[in-house]
Amino acid sequence: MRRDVITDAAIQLVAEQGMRGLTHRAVDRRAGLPEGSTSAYFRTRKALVEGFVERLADLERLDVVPDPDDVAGSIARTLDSWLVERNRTLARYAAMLEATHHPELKSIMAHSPREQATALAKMLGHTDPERAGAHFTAFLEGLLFYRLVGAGSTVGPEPGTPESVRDLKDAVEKALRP
Amino acid sequence: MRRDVITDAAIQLVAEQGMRGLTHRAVDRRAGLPEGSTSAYFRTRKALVEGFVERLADLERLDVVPDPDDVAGSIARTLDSWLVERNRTLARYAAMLEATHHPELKSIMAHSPREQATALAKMLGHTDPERAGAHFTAFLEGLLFYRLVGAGSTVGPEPGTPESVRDLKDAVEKALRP
DNA sequence: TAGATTCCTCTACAGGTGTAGAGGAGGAAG
DNA sequence: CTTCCTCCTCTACACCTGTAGAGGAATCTA
Repeated sequence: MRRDVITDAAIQLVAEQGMRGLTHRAVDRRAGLPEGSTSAYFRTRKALVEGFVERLADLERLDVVPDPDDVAGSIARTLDSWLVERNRTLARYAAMLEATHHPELKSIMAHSPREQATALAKMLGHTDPERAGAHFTAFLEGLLFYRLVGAGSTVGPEPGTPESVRDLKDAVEKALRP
Repeated sequence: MRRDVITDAAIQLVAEQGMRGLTHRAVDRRAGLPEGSTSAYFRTRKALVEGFVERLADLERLDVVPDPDDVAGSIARTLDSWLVERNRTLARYAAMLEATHHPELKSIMAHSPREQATALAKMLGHTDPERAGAHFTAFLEGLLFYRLVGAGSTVGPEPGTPESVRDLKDAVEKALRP
């Protein structure tokens, strides 16, 4: 699908160069398409940004169904997969920051797995599920952000390895604990 | 100081419009300076970005000295002040993301209070201070990020209020616990 | 096969952006 | 007062970006 080729290229671009690198022509080049293609599918830049964010949300939706018998483990595996898909996750941070000044983007990103995590935390019987859920999500979000963006990048075990999953699982368990 | 006027305007701009809004002329306008001023002080865009990040680091350095008698409380107050200075913190996230593809920026941002937090955690006698410090920092970073950027913005109590500080303090205490 | 329709490519253009340098105002040094 | 120097403002220009539309190729319909 042409649209997906375009939006996938957009994701790579944003991960590598930031939102500033997201221009119609740059996407054409990155995707190996003739000049003007991106502009034809997404006439305005606003449309391009929205397409990019929609694609991100779609890709993330496919990611995971949590396993009720191994909550911490399945969450850890999801987190690890997000570390592995470094560019996608970086692009997501850029998108979230962008949503700060373009609220339309927020609705596109709602109902992602991250929202599910909050819901999950609520079900685990904390005394104050609202806050516990927020703290839990914050912790996971922070863990990812810290590893990918903070502290001179890539702290901790190599993503995609069993050690990485184990390390993340420990952290998730700690966070789930009341 | 002219340079500070310029870089302060840059920070506002980035917070409000993202890195894409950071152009020489936009800074001139935002700072109410005659066109060309920013370009005179920061000839290239790279220089402008570096100036902006340096200013951020400087401002943050002034922020806090942790109180040894009330570790959680003083950290909570710092976090709260970062929530209050919303634009500065948003600009910081943009800068961190930018540092992902421009490593020179990382060295400018090193030795910020956030690094101190890691060091602090190490001193609190966890069995694995390295990881505990990382988790601690991740949690705080995530808490901030979640409140400011994630989840449709501003969850939790109004920043700057005693309730906000109390809420943060609870979270910090939980995170400090082994 | 002929015509209609969709999809794609190319080209155009007005504005914005990065960067450079000429020149002036005003203070410092002699 | 004259000369020099620093700091600032203005103008210039090549290039990039967003956006539009004309036309052609490919596909579908009858």
